[in-house]
Amino acid sequence: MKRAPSPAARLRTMHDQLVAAYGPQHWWPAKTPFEVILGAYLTQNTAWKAVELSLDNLRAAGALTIGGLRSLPIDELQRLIRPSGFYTRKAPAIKAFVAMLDHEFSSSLKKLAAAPTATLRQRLLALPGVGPETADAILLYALGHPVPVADEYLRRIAERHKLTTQPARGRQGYDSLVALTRQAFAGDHETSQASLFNEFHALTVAVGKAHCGRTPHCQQCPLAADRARFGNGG
DNA sequence: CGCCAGGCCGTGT
DNA sequence: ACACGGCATGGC
Repeated sequence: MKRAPSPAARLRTMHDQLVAAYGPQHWWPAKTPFEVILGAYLTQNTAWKAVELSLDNLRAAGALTIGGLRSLPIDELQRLIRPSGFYTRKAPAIKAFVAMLDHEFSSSLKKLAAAPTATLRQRLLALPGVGPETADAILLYALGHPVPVADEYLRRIAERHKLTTQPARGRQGYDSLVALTRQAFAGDHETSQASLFNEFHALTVAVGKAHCGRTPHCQQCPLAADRARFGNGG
């Protein structure tokens, strides 16, 4: 009899199953780091399709750059990002990020990225409209820091597969998912942690978009085997 | 047509 | 420390 695998070991196996099913994702779907940051704000509780409309508007207005965004009046910014919703909150939040960059990092994303991960994360979390997921998405995808990103899809996967006993929602639940992801990839030394966290988060979104993250008993789901053995019924 | 999307924040308990 | 409602639009 083999001992039951740890949740972290199972999650590492699930990652391989997702890679086999969906292939490399090479995220984030944006061209420049600043565009990644804008997307991170805009996609909060919002379908990516709608975010693309807003990014198209910003591109046409020449506002996908720091300077372009800075010179854009806030009411104009609201109008351009209207397709992705919550614009009365997201527009000031984006403006606050640019102001922080201007005042504290000489308008340089490179200088921002050079700060230590822990202090940088705290600084991002102190910004309006930036919670743990947005902060970590910016850290990983725009600034290249090796931090996992936990999202609603991963939360549901952890719940259905019974990967954690921690409270599912709230800051504690988020942190427990991050810790679990770190454990899952702790033994990987061949590839950079950042690349693995990058790919893993993209794959959780891929499986979510493919329906298997929402439908409780989806047999075509690449993760069906694990769920059959350890998860909720299906 | 109603539901929901790659969250976050303020308020109440 | 959490649950809950509000924020807003577009896709399906």
